[in-house]
Amino acid sequence: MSKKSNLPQPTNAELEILQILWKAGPSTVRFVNEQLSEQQEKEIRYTTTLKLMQIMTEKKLLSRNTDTRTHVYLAEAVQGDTQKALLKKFVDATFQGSAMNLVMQALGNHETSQQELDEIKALIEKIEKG
Amino acid sequence: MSKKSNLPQPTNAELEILQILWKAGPSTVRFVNEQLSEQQEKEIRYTTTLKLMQIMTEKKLLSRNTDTRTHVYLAEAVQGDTQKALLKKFVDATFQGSAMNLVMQALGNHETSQQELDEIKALIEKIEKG
DNA sequence: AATGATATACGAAAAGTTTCGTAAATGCAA
DNA sequence: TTGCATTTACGAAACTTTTCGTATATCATT
Repeated sequence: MSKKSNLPQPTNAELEILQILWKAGPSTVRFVNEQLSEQQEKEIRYTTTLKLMQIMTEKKLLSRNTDTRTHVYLAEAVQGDTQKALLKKFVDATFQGSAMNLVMQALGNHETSQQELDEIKALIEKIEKG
Repeated sequence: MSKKSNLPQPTNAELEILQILWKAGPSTVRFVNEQLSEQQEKEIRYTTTLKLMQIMTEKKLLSRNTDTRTHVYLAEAVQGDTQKALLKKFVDATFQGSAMNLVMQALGNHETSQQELDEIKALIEKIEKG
């Protein structure tokens, strides 16, 4: 059985930082700040990123190694769990809780490749059997 | 060809009001306020709802008929378009733009009935043919 | 017409989120 | 060791969103 994480949901700015850490692994504030600035195509002050990551550490969304002067941050929030929680909230708010409605909308409005469709079909079969 | 609506995206509180209007059709502030209070299981001040709906009218998310003293509000934002826009933003922020990832997550984590699965399969077939 | 209930208008407080500036500490290089 | 660059700490400004209180208008009833 999986333990409940019970972490608070990240805000938008926090989620962006999580995405970077999920992708790159443990990183310094400077690195995260550079990634962010690159993504948004505008400079973000170093201390802005620092402050956010400190807040996130307080919330336990991140942890950090302070052995060296330059702290190294690690995502404590698990990507899958976080996505799942945010998705539920989003579905409730936007599709009145119907994941079905959302899926139809998602499939209908995005370019979906044949391979992706195959994957979905495979998943459906798995669900039908299981 | 469908005209671009170009409406601002609703905030969370605004979205809740839209949901009520989409479902119930043109309504008064009082009605919307009662629905909201019921949903959240706590009283929401009448003027809070009023203020929000006035702001939304200014943003063109709603329009209103002021012929009678009690104004009647109508959702101008179209449900499908709004959901689509919010979904895109959400997918970008949470699933790095991959609707596929989201669909897999949505199907995997929710109870999905056989009928719903059939609908999805039908949709996929339609996409594959079209 | 006076009273009371209910409506709108609207500024501003309250709450939440994001950004920034300054101070103090630390490490490195001359 | 002195000076410079970089880091962390942290309060607070700047914004956004949500909630509320007060003033005023309107309608129905008496």
